[in-house]
Amino acid sequence: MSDVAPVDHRTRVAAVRRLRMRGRLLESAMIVFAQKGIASSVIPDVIAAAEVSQGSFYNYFRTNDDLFEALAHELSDEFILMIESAIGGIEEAALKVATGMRAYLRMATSYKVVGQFIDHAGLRLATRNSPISGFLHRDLKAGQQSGTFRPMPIDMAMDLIIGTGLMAIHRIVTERMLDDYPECIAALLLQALGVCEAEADRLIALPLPKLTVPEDSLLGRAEARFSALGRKDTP
Amino acid sequence: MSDVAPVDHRTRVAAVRRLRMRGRLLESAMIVFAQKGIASSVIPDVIAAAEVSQGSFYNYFRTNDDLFEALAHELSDEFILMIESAIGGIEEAALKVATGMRAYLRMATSYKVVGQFIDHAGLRLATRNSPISGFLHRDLKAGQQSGTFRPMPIDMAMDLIIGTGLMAIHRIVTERMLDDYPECIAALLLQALGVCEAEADRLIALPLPKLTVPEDSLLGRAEARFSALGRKDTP
Amino acid sequence: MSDVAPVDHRTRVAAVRRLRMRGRLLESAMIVFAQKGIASSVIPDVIAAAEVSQGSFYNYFRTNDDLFEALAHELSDEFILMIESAIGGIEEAALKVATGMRAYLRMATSYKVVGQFIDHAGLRLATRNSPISGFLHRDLKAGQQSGTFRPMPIDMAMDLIIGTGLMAIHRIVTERMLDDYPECIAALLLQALGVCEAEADRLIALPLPKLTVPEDSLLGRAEARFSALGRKDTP
Amino acid sequence: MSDVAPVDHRTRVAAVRRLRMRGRLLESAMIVFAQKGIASSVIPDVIAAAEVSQGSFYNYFRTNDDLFEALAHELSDEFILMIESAIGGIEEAALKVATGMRAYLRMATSYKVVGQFIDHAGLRLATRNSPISGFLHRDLKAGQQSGTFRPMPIDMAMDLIIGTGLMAIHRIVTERMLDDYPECIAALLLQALGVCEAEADRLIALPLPKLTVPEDSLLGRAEARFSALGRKDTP
DNA sequence: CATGAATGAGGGTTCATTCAT
DNA sequence: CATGAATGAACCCTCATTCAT
Repeated sequence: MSDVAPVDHRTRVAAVRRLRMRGRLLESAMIVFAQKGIASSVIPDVIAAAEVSQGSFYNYFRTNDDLFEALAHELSDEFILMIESAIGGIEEAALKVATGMRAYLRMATSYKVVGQFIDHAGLRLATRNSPISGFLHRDLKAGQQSGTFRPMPIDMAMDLIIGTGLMAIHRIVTERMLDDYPECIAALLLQALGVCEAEADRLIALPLPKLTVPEDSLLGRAEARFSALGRKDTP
Repeated sequence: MSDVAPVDHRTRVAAVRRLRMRGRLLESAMIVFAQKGIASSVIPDVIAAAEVSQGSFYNYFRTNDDLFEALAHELSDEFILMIESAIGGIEEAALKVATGMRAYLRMATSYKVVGQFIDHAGLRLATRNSPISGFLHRDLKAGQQSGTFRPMPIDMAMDLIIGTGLMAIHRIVTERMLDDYPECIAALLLQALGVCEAEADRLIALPLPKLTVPEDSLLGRAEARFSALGRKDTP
Repeated sequence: MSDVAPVDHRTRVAAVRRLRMRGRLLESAMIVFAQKGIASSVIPDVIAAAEVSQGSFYNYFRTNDDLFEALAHELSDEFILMIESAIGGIEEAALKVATGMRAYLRMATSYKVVGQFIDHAGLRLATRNSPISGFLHRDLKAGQQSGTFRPMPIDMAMDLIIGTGLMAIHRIVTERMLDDYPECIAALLLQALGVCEAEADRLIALPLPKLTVPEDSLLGRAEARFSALGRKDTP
Repeated sequence: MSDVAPVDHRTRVAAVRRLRMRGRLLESAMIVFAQKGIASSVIPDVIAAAEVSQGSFYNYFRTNDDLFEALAHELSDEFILMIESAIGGIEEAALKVATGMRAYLRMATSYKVVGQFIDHAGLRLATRNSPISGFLHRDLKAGQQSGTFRPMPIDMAMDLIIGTGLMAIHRIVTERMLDDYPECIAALLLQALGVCEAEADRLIALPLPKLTVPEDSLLGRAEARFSALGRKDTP
């Protein structure tokens, strides 16, 4: 209608394209990180996986680290959404922690990209101020105050949980574990926190809310492409 | 004084020199891995640190990974010797595990190279068939059979301990922890294994056998050079 | 109020906008050339300095050289206007040459963009058929015919003057020269042309007509922005 | 004879090879700078001209500028040797300056590489502390003290001479000048310094010592290859 | 005409590896 | 075996240029 309309329109279209491109790159980056690890030179592979020109890549990310940071951030957001949606309604701290850990490990089990990515990223994801740590911290504190968990320094409880969690994902990714491995780990951790065995067994036996990754999320698209790859590799 | 004597002598001298050279390269590799991580290109730095020609390097190691494997193997041997010498005389499984973990974390605290190297290597050191796992496995089993530890799958107990141990080293290296952090972690792990709090507290309060790194060991030489570097950097 | 009026109007407005845009780009180019030299890649900086999109740039100039040529041409025009306005009323050839050189060097002294641009462009500005050479040629010839200047090939006299002039600007830009440096150079050149010392000293002591750069000229706007930049850099 | 002999030998051989390689690169650099100027990306061309791998280049020089500096330094040395050998025996300052300038311009005339290189390098060669400036400074001072040259600030005399010299080389390289152009320029400069016309004409008429570039010098080899190129281009 | 995302050629640099001495 | 010059593949990154909107 007015003179500015086309400008607005152009701006919007451009912004949408930018977001799509960025998403495509992040997707590809996740796949490549999962395959090759976060160490080596990843940019050429990401470019190839995204079927994009070199120049385009540098319109969005500048370095390997920059890419990794962006991806970690984005993933963290999606992860929190998913896990919180699984444990958000739960009142009891112990159940929250157990269910959260089970959800976390189940995700890494069913979504290979996720598992391999976390395995490769390892301690680089274990920054104390990551948002996921925040939730854990909160739940541990609540559990201690209610007397469910034995008193202990919360930071150390977090080291225990996060360390064991990463190790568990490593196992899941590199070996073939039993189906109830996530539940066993969760039970073990509950007991480490002071919950008695019977109660721990009861809490991990409760049904796990279904975790679904939205198909148009970063994670969903990455997993779809990743598992397609696997099928191609071994036809 | 026959003709073969000098040949033997020469051969022996050559073998000694080979070993010394190899040692120098491994030392340097450890320092470089501790500084730069195991990801990046490391060979030029190792060559520089060892003050050796490029060509010589390839007489001993062929790839980055080859170097890392050799180093991990060598270190593992020295580590086992040291930790076993610290806990070899102990009878009781719980005390063995606690003391082993304390020794492990203390090493990473006082020997910066060790800590940083382990932190960077991360899960790559956590292979289930590593010799150090063997000892741990043995002690855990003993503890369970004697009823000291609660029954649980030993593999999972190991995930718990190794995962938490790596996480703890990460904390030690990247943050400044309290002096009794190793003891707290050890106590926490004992409780996770089923030892009651009072007993755990008692076990970790026992004096820790002195851990000394032989000056002419790989670890000893690497640490000496590494700390000398630090002093040069901030004079 | 016919139908064509608005079309004309639109056309005119568009033409004005085109000129303004072109001016903005040339301004920015001058600043960037002054800062970075004419060698390196300049287009991204010009685009940034002009706050214009990449695409727009190519609606006005096609290559680095194209831009430089256009700028040199435009500047040459403004320069001639200014210097001629300073020496236009002068009759005597020696005074014309001396005053022209003084004006030229003074400009490069007070207007940093100009000085730095000329310094960077160097011999690329010294084409024998540049319009400024024309004036110089004319004045030298007149001076020789009137017997003020010693007979000598005019081309060589021009080499002498232009070469020395560029060298002098280089000094002015890269070192901090005395205030009367332009006058000294002018006197030196007069003597080189055959004027006696006393006369040379007299001619360069005469007051220099004020040189003012119109605020809305290419040069004026460039200098304004350039000096503003300098102030921002060292606040 | 002894054990160290082979090591010494190897060292010596390696050093010789290094020097030869460096020479080859500098030669090629000179040719490329002469052809393409010092502005643009030159390293790939130098590599091609030297028929050397990319990696090798970086074993000797790091950046464009590094290469240019090294070349300018090396050339300066050779130049000084040649020009001083031409004017070393001369007592009189005016003759020294005139002969030096003639030699300089003749060199640029007969050796195309030299001329084009200087033309492209332009003011970048005109640093006041270059060794060649030192000689000029010395001769100008001597000439003033002996009363041959009119008193004037020596720095300005140098600006005059160097500026005019660079301009003259620009003419020589870009246009086809008369054979006695170097002499005319020299005479002009002498007069500018205060020498009377008759004396100037006498001084520049004296025979010029023959300037020969040693065949195995940087300059000699570069010129040989450069002129060979020219013959190939226009067969 | 203005915009700015996309492109790909090409320059700059590092590094693992080889090989003559 | 030690040495270190030479190599070329591969990576990192920038820039001129195009083109759909």
